Amino acid sequence: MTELNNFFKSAFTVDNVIFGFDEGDLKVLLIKRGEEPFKNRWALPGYFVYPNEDLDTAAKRVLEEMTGIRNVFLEQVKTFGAVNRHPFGRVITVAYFSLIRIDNYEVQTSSAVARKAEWHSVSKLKNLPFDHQEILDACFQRLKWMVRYRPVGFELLPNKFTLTELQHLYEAILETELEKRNFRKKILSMNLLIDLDETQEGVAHRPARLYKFDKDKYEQLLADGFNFELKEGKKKMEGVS
Amino acid sequence: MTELNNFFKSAFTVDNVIFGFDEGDLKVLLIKRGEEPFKNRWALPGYFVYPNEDLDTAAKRVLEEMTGIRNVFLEQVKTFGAVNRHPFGRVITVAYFSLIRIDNYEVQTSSAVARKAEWHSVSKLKNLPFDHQEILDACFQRLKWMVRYRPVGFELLPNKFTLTELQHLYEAILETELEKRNFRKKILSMNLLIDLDETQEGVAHRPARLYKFDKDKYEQLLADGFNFELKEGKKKMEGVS
DNA sequence: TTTAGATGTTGTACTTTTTACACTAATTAT
DNA sequence: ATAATTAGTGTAAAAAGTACAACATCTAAA
Repeated sequence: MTELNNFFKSAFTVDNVIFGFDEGDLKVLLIKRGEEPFKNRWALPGYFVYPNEDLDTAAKRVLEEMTGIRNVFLEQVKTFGAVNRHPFGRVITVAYFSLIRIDNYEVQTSSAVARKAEWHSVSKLKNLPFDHQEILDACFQRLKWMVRYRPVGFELLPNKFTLTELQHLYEAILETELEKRNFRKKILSMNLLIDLDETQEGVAHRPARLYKFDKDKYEQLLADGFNFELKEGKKKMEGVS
Repeated sequence: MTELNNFFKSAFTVDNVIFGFDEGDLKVLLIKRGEEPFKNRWALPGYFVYPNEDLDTAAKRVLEEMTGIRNVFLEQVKTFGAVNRHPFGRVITVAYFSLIRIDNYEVQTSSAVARKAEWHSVSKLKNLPFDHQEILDACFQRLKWMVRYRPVGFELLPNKFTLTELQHLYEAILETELEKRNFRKKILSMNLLIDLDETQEGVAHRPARLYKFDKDKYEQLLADGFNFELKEGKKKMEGVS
């Protein structure tokens, strides 16, 4: 270990980008920092990795300590290591991301490092501290990519949802509009939705049917190597000589 | 910085997975280690990141120092940080990968940390030191994915190549067989190949036409957000009730 | 109670892409 | 000359993607 000690005065952290969806808007969970640097600023929930802790474990622990959220699947996205990204020294950070149903979790925090935790609209953020804006953007890109190749959208919706809600979610993530009939055809043809035979209540128009996601079937298809893909929005070959 | 120093005795490294293609076989560039741990074992070319060096810069520098290869585009893939992955202490490593044309580079090394550098068949490796096998596998998965969505195969072939060579490359990466006529139709329909109006020489059969990759057009299409995709091999919906 | 307003739901024809499949062409070695 | 070997190509059927508009169901307001 002597060699290593000579080499470095450094540290590593994890940062979590947790996406949620609410009021037709894509949100991300931020904490109000309780420590320097950037004390009292809204930032991604992230902290140091313990010496005897794997990265994935650290990400989960930090998320729980800072926001109260536990039992979510976190996926590693990218590592950020610009020399001056942390004002106190050389700190590289491994970014993780996850999708959760906002309603299913109660966000709470009472730690010294995170004074509050709150959902913020992704589209309204643009000056997060450190390189957190860049990290958020990278995770958003990942989400955008992922939603086209896997039916991950369901992770963000309540257990029961309407097709229109699902479409709005896709539109928010892909930042594009989708054609209603084709979207529904495509989604339903995956056979991953269970029609609950219930309808919305309390809306001032024809109530929509409610569906839930067939997670069991999805996992079985995944295990079989099935390929999910959403095609709409793909550019055409026209104009390429 | 005091806080950071208290937190950690740790280090980070970069590891490079450089793929090449030769004799119908997918290869990876390994070095023979000149230092403990795992002295004299074949391993991925990787080393410590300097305190004042960005991760991407470190990856490039390490690759050049250990193998003589410079001027390649390295892409970050994943970070590996299992607590005991390095026998000397806590060391996390950021894995990078790249594709190169073996013929275009002369591999050489004369450093103390890397005694030799050589190409090895990916399929024959299975006990690399550290967690390098896992890193290699992750990069191979990335390549497999990437080849379906971008015409990256050309990066691995000589400047002039035949359609059959290209097909064999795709088959090696995807670990599957492709149907000749459909493959050619698909590839040619991308309009990214320039027919050189030359043919192979010195083969004991009908010589194949030679093509080169139209890099300019590719980069222009990329800039326009064009979507490249190789479809064959996708599973069918059959059997999904 | 009628109607306006809002959103939900569905079908079809057309185009494009994918797939499956087998024969002829060009060259060298014997 | 011919055998051996790989190169090169066309087409029809199936599947998927796209574009498009009318009717259905509910509430709220007149």
